[in-house]
Amino acid sequence: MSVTRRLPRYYRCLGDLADKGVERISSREFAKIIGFTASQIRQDLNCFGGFGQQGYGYNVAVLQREIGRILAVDRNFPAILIGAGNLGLALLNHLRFEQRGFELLGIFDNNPEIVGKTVRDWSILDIDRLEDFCSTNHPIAAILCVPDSAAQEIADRLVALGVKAFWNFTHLNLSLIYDKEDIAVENVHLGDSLMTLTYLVSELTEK
Amino acid sequence: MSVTRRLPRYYRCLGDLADKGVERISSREFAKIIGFTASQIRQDLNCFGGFGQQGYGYNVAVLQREIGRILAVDRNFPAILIGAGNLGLALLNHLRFEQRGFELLGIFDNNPEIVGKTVRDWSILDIDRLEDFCSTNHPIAAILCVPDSAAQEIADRLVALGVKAFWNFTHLNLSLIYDKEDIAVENVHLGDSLMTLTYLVSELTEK
DNA sequence: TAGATTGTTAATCGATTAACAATC
DNA sequence: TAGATTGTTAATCGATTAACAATC
Repeated sequence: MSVTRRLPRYYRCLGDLADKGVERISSREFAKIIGFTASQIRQDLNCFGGFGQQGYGYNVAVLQREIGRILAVDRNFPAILIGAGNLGLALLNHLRFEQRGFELLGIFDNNPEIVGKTVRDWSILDIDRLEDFCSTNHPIAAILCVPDSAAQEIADRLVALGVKAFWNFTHLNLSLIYDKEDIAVENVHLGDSLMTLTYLVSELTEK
Repeated sequence: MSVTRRLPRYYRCLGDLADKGVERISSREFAKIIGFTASQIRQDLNCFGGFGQQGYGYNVAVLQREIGRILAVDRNFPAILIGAGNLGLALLNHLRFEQRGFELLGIFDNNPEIVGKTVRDWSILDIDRLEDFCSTNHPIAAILCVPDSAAQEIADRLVALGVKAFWNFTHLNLSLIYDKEDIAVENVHLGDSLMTLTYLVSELTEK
């Protein structure tokens, strides 16, 4: 696993510590809480700069702020959500995008029954307005919660419209398709994740 | 990344190939499609047995079936879903649990407004009936879609009731907590995933 | 038989851990 | 100053890739 995949976990755990009122933490104590080795924590943090102090450890608030800066969660990258089904709505309700570096500009769907409805602060726009909307608002990221069958077409349209990053919940392997272009892709393959659990369960029961 | 994390992807891609009517595939062709090296594919598959044939390659249907067996997707591990909010419903609607080795026995929630309602084939049960239900039906796996604040209490109750595996969508770090016990945990930290994308986007824009 | 492609071993690479000198 | 703990280098480990003999 690479450092950058561990950064969000550091950030999250530091938030928990701050909530508990912890002010400073050593790599040793942190290791116990987060489940990495102290060595790895120090190694990781040093990739980005010396945030600690010999003999003292790390200041929780400072470290969280620094990691937040590295992750760019203090930014406001314009983003759109495509697909306002259960999954899209679940993401809207469970996550604070604005606390994770994104500003959600709009929600799109092709279902006439829900187009026009309002979710939180956003009204659901017709997918036909995508070109129109994007040429005005220039979102850089898109959250893809569409059915697999529509994924390729929508993704192509979005790339043509200048979208540079995808949070991809479809089965489509976007990272492969846009390999050569400067497109960032974070795939969330829930089915794969579930099958990993299946495998773990079968291992348990075989013992 | 370990072999077992790649197995679901093999399985998925083989399904796609089968759908397209592809009957046989060499590690070289497969590599191009799936985005791993041919060497890795051969190495991976050989961990579990010789599924290929020299000079021919791999039979798509056979290989998929074998990987399916390794992953245990043909099993029917009894499972329950806790939390019928947007996320829980999204999972119910997006995934075929029965095609991934699980049989969903019941759905639980604590919200009186939705308890008793029916989703697909299942009616939503009151969380108070958890002990009752589990001592009769003995689920081995639980899908945790509850708010973070309730996660620890629910997880403890489930472990006490004999649940051995969690598909965990809460912020809680279950794998750490049940480290020593024989509990399988697959965490899906959507927030972490989104932050990984934030980082990628910030890298893009810095260029 | 010749060509193709696996299975498998050996070489390489990168990531993790251990160790310790620097320093607060 | 002494104790603690980082920053950083070196050692270890595991995973990935390359190579090729086996064989269909």
